[in-house]
Amino acid sequence: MAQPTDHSHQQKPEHNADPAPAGAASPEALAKQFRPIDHEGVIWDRWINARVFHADSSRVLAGAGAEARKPYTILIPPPNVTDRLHLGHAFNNTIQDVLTRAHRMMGFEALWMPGTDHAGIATQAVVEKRLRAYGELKGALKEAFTRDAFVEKIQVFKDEYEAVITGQLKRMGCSCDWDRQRFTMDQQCAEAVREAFFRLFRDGLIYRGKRLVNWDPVLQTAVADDECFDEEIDGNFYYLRYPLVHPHGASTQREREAGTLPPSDAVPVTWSELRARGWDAPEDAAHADEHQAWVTVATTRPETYLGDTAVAINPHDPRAKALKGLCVELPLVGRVIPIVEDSYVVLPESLARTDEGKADPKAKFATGFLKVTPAHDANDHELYQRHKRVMDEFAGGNGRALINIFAPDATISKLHGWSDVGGANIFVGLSREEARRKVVGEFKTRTVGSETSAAALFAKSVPYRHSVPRSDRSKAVVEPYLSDQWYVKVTDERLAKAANEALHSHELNFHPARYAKSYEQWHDNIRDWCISRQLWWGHQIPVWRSGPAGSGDLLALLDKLDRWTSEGRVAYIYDYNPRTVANVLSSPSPRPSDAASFSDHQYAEEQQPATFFVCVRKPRDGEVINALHAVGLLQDPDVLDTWFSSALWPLSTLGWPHATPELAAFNPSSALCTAREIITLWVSRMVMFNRYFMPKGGVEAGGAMVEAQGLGRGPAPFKDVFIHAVIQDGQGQKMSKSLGNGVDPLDIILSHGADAMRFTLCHMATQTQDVRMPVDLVCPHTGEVFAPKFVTNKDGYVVPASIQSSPKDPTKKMVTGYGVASGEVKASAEMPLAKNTSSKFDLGRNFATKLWNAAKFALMILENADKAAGQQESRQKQPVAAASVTLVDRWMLSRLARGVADANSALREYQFSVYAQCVYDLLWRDFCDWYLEAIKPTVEKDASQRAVLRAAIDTMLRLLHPVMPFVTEVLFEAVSRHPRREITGLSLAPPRNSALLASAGWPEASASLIDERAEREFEGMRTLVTAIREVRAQHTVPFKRKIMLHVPPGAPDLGAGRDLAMTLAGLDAISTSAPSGPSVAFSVDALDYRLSNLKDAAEAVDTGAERARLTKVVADLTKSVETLDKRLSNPGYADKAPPHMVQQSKEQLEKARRELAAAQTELSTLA
RNA sequence: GGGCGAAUAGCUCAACGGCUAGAGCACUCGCUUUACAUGCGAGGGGUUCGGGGUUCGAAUCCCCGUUUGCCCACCA
Repeated sequence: MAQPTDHSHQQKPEHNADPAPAGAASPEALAKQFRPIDHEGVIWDRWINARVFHADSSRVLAGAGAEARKPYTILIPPPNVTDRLHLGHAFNNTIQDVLTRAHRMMGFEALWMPGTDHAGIATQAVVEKRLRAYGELKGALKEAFTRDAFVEKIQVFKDEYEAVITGQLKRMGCSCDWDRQRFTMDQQCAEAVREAFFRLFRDGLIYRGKRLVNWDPVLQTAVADDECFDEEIDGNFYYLRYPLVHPHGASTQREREAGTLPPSDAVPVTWSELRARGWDAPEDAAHADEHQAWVTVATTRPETYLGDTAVAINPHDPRAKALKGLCVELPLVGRVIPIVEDSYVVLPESLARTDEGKADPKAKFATGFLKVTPAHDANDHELYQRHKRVMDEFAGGNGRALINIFAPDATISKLHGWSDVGGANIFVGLSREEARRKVVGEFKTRTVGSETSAAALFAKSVPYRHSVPRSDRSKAVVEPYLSDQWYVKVTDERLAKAANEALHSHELNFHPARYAKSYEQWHDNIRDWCISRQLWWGHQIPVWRSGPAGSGDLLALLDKLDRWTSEGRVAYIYDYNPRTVANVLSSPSPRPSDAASFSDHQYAEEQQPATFFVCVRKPRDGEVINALHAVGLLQDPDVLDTWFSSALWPLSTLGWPHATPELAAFNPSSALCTAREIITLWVSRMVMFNRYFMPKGGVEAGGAMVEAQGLGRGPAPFKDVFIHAVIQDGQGQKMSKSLGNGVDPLDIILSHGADAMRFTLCHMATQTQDVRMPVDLVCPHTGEVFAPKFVTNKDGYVVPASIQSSPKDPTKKMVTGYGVASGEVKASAEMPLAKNTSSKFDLGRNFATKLWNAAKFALMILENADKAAGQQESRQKQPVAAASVTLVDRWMLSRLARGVADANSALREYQFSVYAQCVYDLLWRDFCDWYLEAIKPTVEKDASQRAVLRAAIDTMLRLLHPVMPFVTEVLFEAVSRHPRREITGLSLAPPRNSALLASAGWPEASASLIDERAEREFEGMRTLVTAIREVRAQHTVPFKRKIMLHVPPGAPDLGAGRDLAMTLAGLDAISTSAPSGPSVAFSVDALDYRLSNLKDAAEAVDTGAERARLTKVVADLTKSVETLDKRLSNPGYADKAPPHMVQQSKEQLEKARRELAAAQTELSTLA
């Protein structure tokens, strides 16, 4: 039931940021301070207006033309429309945007496909809860609303949240191709879902089967596992005795079927008989020979005995042999059920064969006999699958051993599949709890065997604490409930095996690689995928099936169905017996081609209404649908599991089943970025479907229907799967609504800016599984950020206390997100809600500010020079060669070249924190701390240096753009106004679109720019400068005071580093003569340098400070001499370590010894 | 129960068998220094969870244990 949604998003300014103050982003001057909010909206609109995020399939399909590009595609993991995006989404989407923007700049035709997911059960639950909260819904949903009316309510909600989510992504700067935004239930996706279902159904890969679901008896619907929570309760283990009888034999089967078999018909097994069969249980030794024997089962749910259809015993149980061929008779019901052997049954502690077996907690209370209630317990149901033949035979036919004893409201009922009620009528109509008490009561008063026997059916009960699953929504205890469901046969090798093959052939790669293991193991142990849900919000299953009142000329219908089948309009299956249909469908399904003969054969024999399942390919095939309705066939009311449409995401978003240009150009995609929890739910299924529905080698654009061979040999939907870390709070707990520890990305964007948030998140994206982000509070009274006071709540979580005090004024109070979420407090005017934030984002904010200021300074330099030079400089077109520039420029170019290489390899390997760290160090440590400081005295006069400066800032803006798109775009515009001179070896391609950095070329730096000699010389200068600064700090020499450096004879020539050292260390002279006045010595590379003029003549040099400094130097050097000496004196080291290591260590030791001696000499001269 | 991680400075994290174990925040000292105090310079702070092993050499590899997180399965 697809709800057509209009997604023709207009390319119009749509950023919702406050309008920028006049002049804030004016082209003339950059504001003194970087205020993100002044620019984000403006820049966003510029991108959108230029359609710079739009990916054009024609450029991919163009082949080798000038405009031809390789595709780079990322499909967004569509966020659920249940709620606003949280920080985890911000993290996930930042990573995708970094990849998309980087590849767009690298010249790929980059498509980031956006969209949202309808999230079936989650959304329906949220809306239902909302309606209840607003009083619009009371009692059962299905009574209060029609399907259409409720879906309409959800639709309104979905529109609201889809808009919120889309807005959040845009505020973050996500460069999705917003023209192509999809929703998993829009018309295009619905068509893909319909076609995919049809093909799987036609190919025998969808079938109908029985399965236990979590049934919520209050809301009367199935609920998903993740919609349940466990609650520990104090319950009891009840030990019940089941009398042993002989089987009735075949003659009783008909009577049983008719429900007329009297309990007295069973033939008891006596203790003497049992002993004769080899029963040797000490505890039963005292029972009188003539009395009826029994076995004892242990259960927490005695009332379910009404649905028992077997008792199981472990084949290794020594008692099993004596019981072969015997049965038990259920008290009151009179049902005779088989004893089956299954190793699932835990042996009691006394019989356990191994220590492991004895240690099994179940062994403590096990009796060795397990009552099997296949319709009301998942394990029992599995056990039933293994013993289906014998259990069904005893129960009277195929599927009969599945006895459902509950009505949908979980009262005991004989109307939902239970017919052999016998003497158990007294329980009918009772609730589960009432029935439990009454069953126990009856078992206490009744006895095994004859009236004279003393053995009560009830043996004992012992207290037992265990957990029961409850429904999140109604809090009712969930009942395992048997129902008919649709399955995808993913166990078929065309699906699961094909998914693993994609991994083995390296067509699909996980990053980090360890996640491939979870993926592989999942497929190795996969079970068929239940795709039906008893909901209203979702794609309704396109199968029409016989209702209870099926009628009409079925043979005529069959003729029509066969014709429509051959026309590809329907696929159908049917069976004459509703009870067995599940088996017919799950065993090799009759293909459409066999259907006719099958019908001739089966239909003629039994005059019962046939059960049809007709899958209709096109939703508007009126002829077919009307014909089906005419004979009483109705569309299945269930909807598909949300993941069915998600699994088609790489196909549906690109236009499958039509061979669109988009599908041809962008499938398979390049990378999928997601968290590990949905490797199985989503990644696996996308791979299976893409391989199944896409032809080998992809499609040719042309608009025809895509036909695959149906063998699962198509391409995987993506080449790389990047599994990123999960963000937790400061306590290592998951961020969740109920803990109130979530952080809204929009709050961070407001307080720190989108760039700062993105940078910080990227910086956190390490290769580990989890990253912690301590959550702070913003005081609503003062705006201060502070760490809250924590408490441990009843569930053991460490949470902020519900009420917090303002840090500076403790009389002012506020409530926390946790307080509100837990219902402990409500926000009020006196106690407003404190927003969550994290001081971790300061990192990104500071970095953005640094970039802003550095660029502003560089621009000021360039502007001044432009003004002074007039037109002349702009005409200088000849490239600048690295060889012709100064040391610091060569060093900077070398650093840039390395920075580009490092960023490239980090991005290639999905190491986002390495990338962030790399650009951070390049800008802050290299460019700001050293380059800018070094060129201050010279840049005004040196045109080549200005060319390097401009190229450096340009390069860094490009490298930073993927992670900080807004601020770099603003600065790029300003930088672009200055004429650029080519630097040989550094390629900075101009923007392809509207002068926007987002479309500019990724920097390409030739390896020739890497200048090891310049790096070495610069490093030598830097070491000297750092040593001088240390002395200055120790002696508290004012920054502005110029001091004199005395270099010893034999010191290396500073060369080009001489002027740099003077600038950076605050020297006014470098002398080769010894100081005449007071001076301080320090050593670099074991050479004694001295500094003079540290103080005015009147002040004495502080020998205390000097002594302290030297003492530490001596200590450090002593330690390193010891370490190196120890290493070298180890005979194995010289023999086995690589020679260059040994040589290096020797040199280090030599140097350390010389320096130590020098420092010691200095220290002694002080005394 | 099965699988996958983590444990390194007060906090959040790097270091992928070999530099004296490094960053950011916090802390200490100094600095309004004409890009930036959201800053600049300098500094203190480490038994790399514990115990074994492999190796010339271990934070790194292996084994055992402790603590902790996640995913899957299960809970008569």
